[in-house]
Amino acid sequence: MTSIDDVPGTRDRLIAAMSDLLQRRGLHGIGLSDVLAQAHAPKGVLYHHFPGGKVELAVAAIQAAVAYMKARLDRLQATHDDPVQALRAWLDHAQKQLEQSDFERGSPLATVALESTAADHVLRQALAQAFGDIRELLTGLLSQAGVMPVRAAQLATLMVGAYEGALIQSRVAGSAQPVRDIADVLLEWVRCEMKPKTDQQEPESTHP
Amino acid sequence: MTSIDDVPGTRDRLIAAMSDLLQRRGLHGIGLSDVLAQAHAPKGVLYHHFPGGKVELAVAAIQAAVAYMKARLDRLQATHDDPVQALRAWLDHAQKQLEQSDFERGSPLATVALESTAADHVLRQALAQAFGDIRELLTGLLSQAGVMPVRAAQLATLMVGAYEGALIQSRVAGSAQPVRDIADVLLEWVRCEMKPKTDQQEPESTHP
DNA sequence: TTGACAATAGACCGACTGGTCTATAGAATC
DNA sequence: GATTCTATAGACCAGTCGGTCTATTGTCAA
Repeated sequence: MTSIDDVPGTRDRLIAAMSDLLQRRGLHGIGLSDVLAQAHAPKGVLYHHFPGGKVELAVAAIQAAVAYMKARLDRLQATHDDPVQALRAWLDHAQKQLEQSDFERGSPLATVALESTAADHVLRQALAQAFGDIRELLTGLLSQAGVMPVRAAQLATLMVGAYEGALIQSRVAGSAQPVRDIADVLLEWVRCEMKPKTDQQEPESTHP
Repeated sequence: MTSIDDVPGTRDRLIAAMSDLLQRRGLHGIGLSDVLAQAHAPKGVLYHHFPGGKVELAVAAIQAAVAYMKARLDRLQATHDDPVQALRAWLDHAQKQLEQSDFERGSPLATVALESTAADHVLRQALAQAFGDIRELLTGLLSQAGVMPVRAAQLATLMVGAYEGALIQSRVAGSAQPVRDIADVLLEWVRCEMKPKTDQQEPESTHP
């Protein structure tokens, strides 16, 4: 996904390049030349597929990231009976990806969110939708696990926030420790939240 | 603090301007011209006080932010008997500042952290130190409250992460709801962590 | 007054930015 | 083959970037 031209169509290559670079350096930190070089595409083709230029491409990358995350969460939810273990698998994957990229690739959402101004309506709208979608996914997973809806929404917000905050700390520390610590505490607590409601869970196992 | 030239010396004005702009738009999102205009200073004076240019000024702003936060946390710790209430006051203040700036001012650390590359040694070093300092402060507060040291360190990491993640979500949502939700859940849980160790707490009151 | 030095002031520069524009290549339809 | 439309290709532009450089001013010591 990160590598050279896997030749899946120019448009998709542009989105993939933008997505990768957004995670590493943010929207203002990269030039169109960086994106074009990484996608092996000339400038004209960018404005052909994305008349809105840099911002429109960034929005596409954000939406692609959400779609990817949704697909992965759905798959995990189908694979694991215990929702907490599904969450654990999700966080483990994030940690692995972070380590594989030498702690340079995190979330493409957080960086753009912090760079954006109130004047950047399009970006803000896309980001609001993206964060809302992810929270909704997690809320569904949690309430399906027996957490009360209102509470589930609160926990989902916390999970998203803690996740982003963990990536930030791991990135500057150059260590997976923060992500590990946060995941451990968070999942432990989430399991507590579920206990009172339902007791029909797997034979209880902490992470490997 | 945010306002016009309060004339506390050019150097401090530059730091204040950089600090404000880092929170709003990040390091790459602002030009030196923005900083200089906001500080009412010509370009020469910047390179006189900060020969390292933009980056050195950013580092100074980061360090100033940490010092400010440390001073505030110390004060809160002295004011409140119940450490959880001190944390509550801390988070309430953050929420208030966020609302007062129309959700545009968050943390100057997170943005720069996400924009920085492994090649930006100076920035990374300053950020690692900054996050480490803040975690240390919170760890101290928590262990003083009776939480076991190792556990306190984990919780501190989670608090910092959740705090940053809350600011991100509130910013794009244009609402204080995420910050409120996260603060509520977090403090509730932290109080749980303390209960088993010590029982000598104030007559238990949730936030106003 | 003179000299030394910190601070202020802004003109200036090459490099690079996002974006536009024209030219060409490829594919599909008639 | 002619025509049309999508896709590719990159030259080009005005504007901005961070940074350097040369004055000029203010201040204290001699």
